[in-house]
Amino acid sequence: MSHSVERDYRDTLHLPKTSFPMKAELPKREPERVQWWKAEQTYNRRLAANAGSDPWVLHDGPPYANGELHMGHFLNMVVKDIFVKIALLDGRRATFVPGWDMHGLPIELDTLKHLKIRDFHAVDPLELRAHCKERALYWLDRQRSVRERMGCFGDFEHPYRTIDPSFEATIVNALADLAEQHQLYRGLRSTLWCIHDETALAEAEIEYEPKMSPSIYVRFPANEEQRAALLTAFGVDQGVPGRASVLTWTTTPWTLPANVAIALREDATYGLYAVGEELLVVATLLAPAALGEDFRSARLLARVQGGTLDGLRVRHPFLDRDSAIVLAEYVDLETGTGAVHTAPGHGADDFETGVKYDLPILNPVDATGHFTAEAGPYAGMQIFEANARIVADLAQNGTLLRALEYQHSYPHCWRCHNPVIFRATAQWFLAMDQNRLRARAIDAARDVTYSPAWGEERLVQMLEHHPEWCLSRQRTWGTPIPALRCTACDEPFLDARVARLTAERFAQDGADSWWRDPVESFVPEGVLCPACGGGAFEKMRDIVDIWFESGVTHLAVLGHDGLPWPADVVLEGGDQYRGWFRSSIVTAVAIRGRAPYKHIVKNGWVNDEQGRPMSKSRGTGADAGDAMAKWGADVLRLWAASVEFVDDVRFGSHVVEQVGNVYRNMRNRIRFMLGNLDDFRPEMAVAREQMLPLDALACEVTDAWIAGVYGKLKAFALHDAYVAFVAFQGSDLSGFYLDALKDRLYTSAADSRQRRSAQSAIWYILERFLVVLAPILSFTAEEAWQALAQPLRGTRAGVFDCSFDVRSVPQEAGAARHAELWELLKELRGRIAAGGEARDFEAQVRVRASDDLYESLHALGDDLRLALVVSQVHLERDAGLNGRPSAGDRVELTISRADGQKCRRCWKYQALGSDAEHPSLCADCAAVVRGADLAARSERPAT
RNA sequence: GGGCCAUUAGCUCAGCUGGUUAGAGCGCAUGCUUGAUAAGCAUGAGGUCCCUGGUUCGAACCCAGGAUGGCCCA
Repeated sequence: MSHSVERDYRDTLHLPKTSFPMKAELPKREPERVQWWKAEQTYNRRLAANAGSDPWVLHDGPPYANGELHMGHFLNMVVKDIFVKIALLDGRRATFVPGWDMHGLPIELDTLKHLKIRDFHAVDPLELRAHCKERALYWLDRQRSVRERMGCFGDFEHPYRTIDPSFEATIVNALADLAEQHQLYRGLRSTLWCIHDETALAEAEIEYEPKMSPSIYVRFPANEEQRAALLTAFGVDQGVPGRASVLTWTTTPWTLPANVAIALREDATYGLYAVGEELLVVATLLAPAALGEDFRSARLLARVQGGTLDGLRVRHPFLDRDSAIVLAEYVDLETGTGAVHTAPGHGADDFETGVKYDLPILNPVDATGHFTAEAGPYAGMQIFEANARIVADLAQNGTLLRALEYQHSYPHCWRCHNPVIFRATAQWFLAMDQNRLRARAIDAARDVTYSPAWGEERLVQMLEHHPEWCLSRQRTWGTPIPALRCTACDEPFLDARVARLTAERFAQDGADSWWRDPVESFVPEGVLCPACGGGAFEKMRDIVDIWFESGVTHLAVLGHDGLPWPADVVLEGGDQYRGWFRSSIVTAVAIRGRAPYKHIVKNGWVNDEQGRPMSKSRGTGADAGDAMAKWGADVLRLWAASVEFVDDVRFGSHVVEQVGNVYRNMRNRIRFMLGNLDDFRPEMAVAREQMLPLDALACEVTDAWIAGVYGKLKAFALHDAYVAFVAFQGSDLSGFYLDALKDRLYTSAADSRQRRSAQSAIWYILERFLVVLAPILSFTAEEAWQALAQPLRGTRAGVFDCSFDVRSVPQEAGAARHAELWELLKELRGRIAAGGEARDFEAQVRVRASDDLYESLHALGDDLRLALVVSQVHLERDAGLNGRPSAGDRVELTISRADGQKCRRCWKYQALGSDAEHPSLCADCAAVVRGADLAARSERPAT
């Protein structure tokens, strides 16, 4: 052994040592951890361990099984997962059953595109369905693996799927329930219709896009008799010369063949204008715009309120029939002429008016958008192509006043992006006001809690405006509506008994059986045509709206297999107030009489870094799988917690890099704690009462902190929890406690009380820190847990086998004093580190404290010096500081250079050379090096 | 065009029922450390609290109008 003063004592220190790497390499390690969790049955094991407790269920709103998952999905799915894990670690029976929405037009269209098939009528339905199923399952598998890659826990082996026979049976049983309650009816409706996809569309399947349309002003001429009535109504002398017309405006010339009326507004003023050789009726407010250049020369002969003209008639511009003048509230006075061309077969408002005035509902357009024979000269023409021809004909016969082009936003099919039309067809409807369904749904919505709170008004509003729900679709990829048509009288009907039997059949054989099996196998004994009493039927071929399918997931998933109904929480994007939140509550109230969830949490939209929507065309369409391959799931999970997920959030490389820095900080602090526990074992643990003062204080501070974070997690305040994490590990642990502890950890004898006490506290803190971190940083928390020595892990094989350890924090004055002391020490430490000539071990500090603080500081013993990270502390009582408001003001510091010389081993300044064999060491270090124990040191007063 | 939501430092966010010089973390700059080292510690700079009016002794906060962005619709 060398006795040289040059000896380096580094090898006698206990420096951190751990297998937990500084470099995370998340993209590489995380997929392995996913497999490990699966192999370990981590989720199932924890669920089983919680089996005795109350259930808590977050019900998964099903993503659509088509396309790749993006960061919007990531945010939604990860926040769900965080909620579920919080409940699991809180000991709740938190079953999570993920699900997928797998029927529907998008998949059918995608499949047809894939098969290069233009006309779906040309394919055998069963064959097409088989292809659709294959495709939907392909996407489910893909999305499932990405979702698992995120670190999400749940029953991914048995997700619910809307294509499962049992699910299809649930759908049909729901229809049976509704049929029994007379909640369903078949009605003629002016329905949004896609002529490309040949199906009715729901409101939710519409997107508004700019479209160029013709803008034409059309005369509806009065014949002699009608002219006389018109002039009388205006109070104008019959001798006034010129033919008379009502001027209308439209952007859809192709709907003119279906025109049966002109709607005016009752309270608007209409003028009779003499324009050149003719008389025109137009709203006075709109006359300047409608008449254009002619307005200057026009003479206003008379004016009346619209109501005066109600019931008059004029001629159709090119068909041999009249058009009635009617009144309607929706007539606006901002565009057009104030006289609205009305075709009840081609518009929702028009339809209402048609019903009100008992007008014929003409529908001269077939499913593919071609005119039928009813359209006379235009029969066979495609409607949009017919526009030009109609305009030309109007010009020809003199009814066209002016024709322009007009850019407006127009409804388009959400999938094929072609313009849609209104078309009157017979459809199955869910009656929103039958049995007071709407009102009851609103009442039910009032009993739900919402985050954010304004969600309540939003959902109620959506229910108030819920139109009659068109449930039928004329497509192939879906669940059949078990309706029959009497072969004798053509009467269509939906019988609950048929629906029940059909549900049974579907549960057995799947919905394909509807296409495959004879009608008899779906009709129980005794079912007869409600119209003619006939007993021979054919199956109808409509399928059910997929919003209805996803609207009954609560019936399919909850309320059995040990799951409660309703769900405790649902969490979806804000678009679902109109979508799934609404469809679910409507079916639930209709069938079960109350809301299917207790709490609606909404997550925001994920926009790019400029706050614009993500879009692939702009190159900011962030694919979730790609993002995880680049940054790792945990950094992105931390991002999800760092943003206010309830609001719209921004995502991009800058934001991720920022949170990546925070991640690295946390990871290193965990690594440091792990490194200092390398040689620590449970049997070496020092009980809290036996710990050195600073360690006991740190544990107490941790208890209070855990209690606070627990409250934030339980309240789903993830961002608040994130801030708490960052502050605690940065300012309390790394910046203060752990930094101060290094002296004891490194230089004290391995088995000394000083060191074991410190390690005991670190173990206590780390364990709790990892557990509260686990719902968010699942991968890293687990990795750290596995890096702990096995005896420390004990029976808890994984971090998800742990539970939150929430201790009731004593409320008495003592606890507050301890918290205050902790903050004071941090502040004093900062004051010393901040400046002056001497700092750290080069410094000694004279501490003058008020009476109360003197007692607290004195009780710390040598830990006061440790906490301040200096070589010597001289503590004095100074009554002159008593009574100052803040603790910081009741302490004054005088910093100067430390006495003595720098010990070669512990770097503190002290008297050296007491041990002749180690002349460059202080007495403590010399003793440690000699293997002696130093139990006495901490008992020394701090003076 | 309508309803709802958001707007505080470069970024992510705090700012309770209006009350002295608006805070934190990250980033940035500077210094220290080199026994957490592709780490650690400290200090500092950085804000017309979206704008314009109003209420008030006093407004980031309350009221009105507007701007920008988002969601849902027409």
